[in-house]
Amino acid sequence: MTYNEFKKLVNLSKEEISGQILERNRDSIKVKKEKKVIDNLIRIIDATLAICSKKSFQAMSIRDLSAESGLSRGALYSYFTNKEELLILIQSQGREIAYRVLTEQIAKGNDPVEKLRLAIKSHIYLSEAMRTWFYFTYIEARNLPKDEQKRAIESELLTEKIFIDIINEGIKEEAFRDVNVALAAAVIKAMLQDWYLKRWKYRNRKVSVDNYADFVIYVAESTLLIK
Amino acid sequence: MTYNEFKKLVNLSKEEISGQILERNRDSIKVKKEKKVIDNLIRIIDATLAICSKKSFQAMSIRDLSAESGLSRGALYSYFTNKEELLILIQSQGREIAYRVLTEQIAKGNDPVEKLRLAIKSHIYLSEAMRTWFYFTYIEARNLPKDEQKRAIESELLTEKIFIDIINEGIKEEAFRDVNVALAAAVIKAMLQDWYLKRWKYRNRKVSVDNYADFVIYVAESTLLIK
DNA sequence: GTCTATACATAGATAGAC
DNA sequence: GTCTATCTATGTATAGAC
Repeated sequence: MTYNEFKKLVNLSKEEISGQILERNRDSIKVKKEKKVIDNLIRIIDATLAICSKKSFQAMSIRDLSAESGLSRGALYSYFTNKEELLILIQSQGREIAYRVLTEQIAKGNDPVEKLRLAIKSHIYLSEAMRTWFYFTYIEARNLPKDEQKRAIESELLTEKIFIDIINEGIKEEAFRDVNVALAAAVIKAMLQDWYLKRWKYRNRKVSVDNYADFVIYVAESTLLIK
Repeated sequence: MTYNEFKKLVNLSKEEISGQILERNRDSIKVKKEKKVIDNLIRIIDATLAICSKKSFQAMSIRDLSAESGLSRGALYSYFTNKEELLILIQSQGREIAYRVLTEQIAKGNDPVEKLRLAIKSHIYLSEAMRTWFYFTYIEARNLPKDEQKRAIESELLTEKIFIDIINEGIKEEAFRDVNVALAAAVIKAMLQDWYLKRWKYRNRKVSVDNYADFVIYVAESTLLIK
């Protein structure tokens, strides 16, 4: 699988994502016309992610968001009750999509070696397709209220659990060496996250997403596969 | 080398660091008595790092800092001209110490294999000894003004260059495989950074700093060493 | 549904007393 | 050198017109 194949496979239209957000937040969204809500949610989220790729969510004022999204300050408050809720809305939706797509993709693997490759590739490809979401989710997690922070941590551990399970399976089937499983999963995750945290670096060096994914697979297999 | 040996070897007293900051910022520090400055700088920086391990620098108000440090709001402004300058002061000093200690330690290695181990260990041990500094420097880098951001990026690339040089040397001496050097250095760096970015995770799992360093060395050597 | 105007809160920075 | 009091700017959120 290459990045281009992945993109065709996984349909991540903005309308669909926006529709899911509407489903989950009917209470706090005051506007009634579905078409309008979906349209404006897209504009609001796009604007937020664009601004927050340059400065922090805290530093983004409602005035900034109004200017970038084209909606007035007053109108914005028809789509969320306060600024913190907007943060939570984007974060929780991002986490949900990520987990769903990842598990769907990995289910296609037949053995641990294949599953490991699929897991690495899907994660990197997904973070490429939704790089502003991933960056935002990672970098702004600490500014969430306590209970939402808990959910973010659970989500991080859940993704890691996917790798832990694959590696355990590989050891059981004697395809992988008997390494410290939790540590192996943790450092693989660290390498995956670097792709969207340091995009500027890889872009400057002209490293493609396929290059990067292949290299992470090379490192993981060098560490895990029995020689 | 273990973490305990490293700590004895590298003396990182707060007074010394604070003294260096005074040297570099004589202009903006209005207080004249050296002893007072050094004492209060320590309190200010400790307070900042403590607050910013829980919330962002932006979210920390001067009032917060006043309460935590024990100095009044007015007094604080005798040690920096504005809030942004405080951010720059802490960041630049953190980067300087890190680079100095790292290069000093690595110079002790005699061959690429030994140097690679030394580089990995010193980096992880240093980030353990100064974990609040490292975390702060990483997480708040994006909130720096443009020109200071440039310096932060240069510093990141400089640390990575250390690894690139070691790996190149290893390949030349036919101790290492002929891998993509920049990518290898980048993913090693990613693993090193995970130690201070996800401390909560490793603490919960009771992974010691020595465990972690050994595992990263294991991954790096599995990827690089000729079998 | 969306806008403009505005109330209200909070934060950074300074002046002047001690 | 440090404090308290205060000025001013900026930002969130709402009310009421359109």
